[in-house]
Amino acid sequence: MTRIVKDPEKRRQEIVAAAKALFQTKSYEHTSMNDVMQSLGIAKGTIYHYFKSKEELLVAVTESIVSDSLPAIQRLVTETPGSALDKLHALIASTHLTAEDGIIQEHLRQPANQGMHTRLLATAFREQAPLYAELIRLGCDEGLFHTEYPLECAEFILAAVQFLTDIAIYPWTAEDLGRRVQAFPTLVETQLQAPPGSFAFLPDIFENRR
Amino acid sequence: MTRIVKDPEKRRQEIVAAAKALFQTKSYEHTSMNDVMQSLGIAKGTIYHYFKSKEELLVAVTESIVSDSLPAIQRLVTETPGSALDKLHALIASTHLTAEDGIIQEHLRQPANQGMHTRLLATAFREQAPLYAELIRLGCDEGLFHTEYPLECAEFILAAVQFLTDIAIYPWTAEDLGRRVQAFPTLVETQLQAPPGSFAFLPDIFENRR
DNA sequence: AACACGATGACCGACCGCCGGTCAATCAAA
DNA sequence: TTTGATTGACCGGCGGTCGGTCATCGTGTT
Repeated sequence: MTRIVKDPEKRRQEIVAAAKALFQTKSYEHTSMNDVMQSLGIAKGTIYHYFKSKEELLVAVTESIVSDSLPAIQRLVTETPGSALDKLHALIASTHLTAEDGIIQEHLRQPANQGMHTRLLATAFREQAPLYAELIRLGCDEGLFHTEYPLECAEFILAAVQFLTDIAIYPWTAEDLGRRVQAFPTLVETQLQAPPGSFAFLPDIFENRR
Repeated sequence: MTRIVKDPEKRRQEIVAAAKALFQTKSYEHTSMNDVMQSLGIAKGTIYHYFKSKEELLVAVTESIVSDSLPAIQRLVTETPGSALDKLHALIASTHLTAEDGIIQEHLRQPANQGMHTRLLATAFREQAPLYAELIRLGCDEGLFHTEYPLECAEFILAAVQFLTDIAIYPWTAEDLGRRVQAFPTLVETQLQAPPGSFAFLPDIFENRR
């Protein structure tokens, strides 16, 4: 077959892009390296020239998804007017959408996809926690919140909420979810020592995510 | 080969036990159905007669691990004397050991067996959260803690702590871990509205888990 | 009471398609 | 001529299937 040589950087990005599309539509586990290679019209060896395993390709894909969505999130924070709480509200409302590249695939909700999903969450989490921490710090300056550990507090809340509402991690029942979402405002307000009602908007956001 | 027929219930338990041993020593991903079948001296079809997929076998194994360890935990709670806080202390100190069947395998820490690890965590979490909730409720009665949502509060804290300290979920750095563990006492005390210092014992426990 | 006889379903293991991964050969570009 | 990007036939092993075997046992017959 006629051989097409490309700039390695471009080729690498092509592979990541193709794999990303497939992983998001078919899930990581159900996408074979053959699928990736065929969707690009290249040989299997070429992929393995750039990534030494399927798992390494997964890491590259998740990092790509997360880092692509970060600038948009940062812009959102700086451009949303109002108090730290207003910015937090906007950030929370937008997070899930951006974290998964604009589309929440049904496949991502299936337990089959754990490998990619957990990794994606943890990676997104790692990059986004500092943003939340900054807003919490701002809220403390405004006298709205009170905490000695803004970053750890952000991590604490984000981790809990993610773990307890993500049915790709565990098939929680509708009762579990409803019960938790109802408690979240109070729990978060307690953790941040924020005025009662500050986070009353949380249930609405989770309602819209169904 | 000579055919050995056993009570289906016994056979099923044998398979789960064998799979459990292998999953814990070699990890789920690195254990093949051939391994399981050979360790029992039975045919592959027999396993598939009882479990329709490898994943279904995993579910059975995790449920077995968790439900086996539950009675011991419950006994611990009722037998530990003192306040709700004392009981909580004992419970937290013992949790990890029991949850993974007495042995924390190095393999369980490797990202390779996410599938089993996350499922194990979530299953254990589901069964154990009510226990913690009961202690929190008790603490509220004693006037030590204050919360409207004992169960959700327990879930919140457990989920956060688990997610943020488990390096099988994500390869957190030593800095991340140290930073978080240091913040945990204050965060948990805030969440439960407990007196400062109540949970000062937390860092010690995490130190011993290395 | 002893036996013969289906029916049941636990059990077997050869077999399948496919998967992730390898590598010697090839060829475009510098 | 050298370099390294690219190829694709090939491999061992995986999860899973399936036609078939045989131990067990309830039931009807003697």
